[in-house]
Amino acid sequence: MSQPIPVQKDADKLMSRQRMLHKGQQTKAAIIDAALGLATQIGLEGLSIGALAEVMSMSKSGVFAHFGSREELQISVIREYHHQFEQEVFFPAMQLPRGLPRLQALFINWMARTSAEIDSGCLYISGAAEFDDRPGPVRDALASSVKTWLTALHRAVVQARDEKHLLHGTDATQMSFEIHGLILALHYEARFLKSSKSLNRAKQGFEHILQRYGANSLKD
Amino acid sequence: MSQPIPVQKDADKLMSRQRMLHKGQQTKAAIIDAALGLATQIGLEGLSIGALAEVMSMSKSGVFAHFGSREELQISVIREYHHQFEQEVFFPAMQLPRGLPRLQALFINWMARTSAEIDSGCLYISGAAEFDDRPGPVRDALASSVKTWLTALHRAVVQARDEKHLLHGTDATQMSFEIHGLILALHYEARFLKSSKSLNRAKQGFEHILQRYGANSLKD
DNA sequence: AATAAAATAGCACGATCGTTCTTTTTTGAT
DNA sequence: ATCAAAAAAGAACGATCGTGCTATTTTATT
Repeated sequence: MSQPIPVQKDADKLMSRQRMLHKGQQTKAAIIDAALGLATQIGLEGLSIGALAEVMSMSKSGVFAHFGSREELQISVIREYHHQFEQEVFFPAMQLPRGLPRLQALFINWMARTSAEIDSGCLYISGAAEFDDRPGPVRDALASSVKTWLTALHRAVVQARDEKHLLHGTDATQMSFEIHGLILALHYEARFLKSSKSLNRAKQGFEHILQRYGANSLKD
Repeated sequence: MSQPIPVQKDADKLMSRQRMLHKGQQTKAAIIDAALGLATQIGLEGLSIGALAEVMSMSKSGVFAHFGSREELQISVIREYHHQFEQEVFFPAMQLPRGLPRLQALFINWMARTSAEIDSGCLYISGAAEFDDRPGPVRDALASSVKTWLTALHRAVVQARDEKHLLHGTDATQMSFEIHGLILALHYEARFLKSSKSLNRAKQGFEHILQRYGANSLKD
C-alpha cells in the first residue's frame, strides 16, 4: 500500500501468480474439455474418471485431484457446456435487434447446436433424461442451467410481442413450449433415428408457429 | 395324430406343459416387470442385475439365468414396454373411427402415458437419449419399437387427411413431427423441470396444430 | 414315491468403479 | 541453485459390475 519501489516487484508477483495458476488450471480446463466430449457421447452418468484419465493420458488420481469428487466433475462439465452454449447460441443472437430477428436467430443457432452432425448431442437434453428421477447437486446444476436458457428464450418471445412482431395476445410461455418441442423433436429424430430431413422439419415447424402467432414477414 | 383314446392324455399333457412352463415363465415375467420399473427410473443403462435381484429377493445368478445376458434383459424390457404401450395407447385409440377422432385419441393416450405422474417416464424418450450414440442390439430393438409407433401415428394422420378431416395438402410427416415435438416437450418440462402446467401446454399445442392443418371442428 | 428336468442359489472370476492414502515429480519464486 | 508448494502418479480399499461354473432345491411327470 505504501512501499517505495514496489512497482517492478508487484508486476513480477502478478506475473508469477498467473504462471502459478497456469499449469493447474490449464490442464483442468483440458480435462473438462475432454470430459464434455465424453459426456455428450456416453452421457453424464456414463462419464467415468478412469476413461477420462485414459483419454488424457493421465493417472486416475491425477484427474480426480482436480475435482475431489465425480459429482464436482459432472458439474464442471455442465458449467462448461453452459458457457459454450452461451457463446454459440445466446450471445450471437443478442447482437441482432430485439424482436423477431433475435428470436429467429436464437432458434437457428439452437438448431445448429442441437443437430451438430459429428460430435456433440445436446447435454441439456440427454442430461434431462438421465436426471429426471435422480435428485442431487448435479441435477440442480443442470436444471438451473436449462432454466436460465429457457427463460432467455421466453424473454425473446415477450420482446418480439412488445415490438409488435407478434400478435398482441400471444401467450409467450405457450409459444416457447412449442418452440422447445421442435428442438426436442429435431434432436430425437436426427440423433436417435438418424433421420436426415428433420432439420427442415424443425425449420418449417418454426415458420408454422410464427404464422400462428402472427408474424407478418419472415425472411429466412 | 391317430391314437385311440388320447384325448384325456393330451389334455393332461397340455395341462402339464402349461404348468411346466409356468413357474419359469411367470417369474421371468415378474422379473421383467420389476426391471421395467427400474429402467423407467434409472434408465436402461442404469439397470443392473444385482439391483434387480435384490428387488426380486433372488440371487443374481437366478435372475441372470432367465436372460443369459444383460443385453437380452434390456431387450426384454423394451419388448414389455412396447406391449404396454400398445395396450394403453394404441389399441384403445384404434377402436375409435379413423380420422380425427382416432388421431386425437392417440395423442391424448400418449400424453397420459408420457406424463404419468408417479412412476414411469417414457422409455422411448429416455432410451433414445441413452442410446443415440451406442450402436448394438439394444439400440436396434428400441429404434424398431419407436419406429413402429411413429409409423402408426403417421398413418393416423394420413387417414385423417383422407377422411377430409384435414386440409387436402397436409404434409403428414411434417404434422407428425410437430406432434412428436409436443410430446417431447411435455415429457421434458413435466418430468425434468417439474412444471405442472405442461400438460395443458401440450393440449393447446395440439389444438394449434389441428387448426393449422385445417381441422374444422374440435370438441372439448 | 421316484425320477428327470427345470429353476434357483452359491461362489468365484476379472474388470471397473469412486475414493483415499502416500510418494514422486514438476513447477514457480526467491 | 534452493526450496516450498503444487501437480501428478502409484498403489490399494471396498463395492459393484456382468458372467461362468457347480451345487442344491423346486417342479412336473411317471
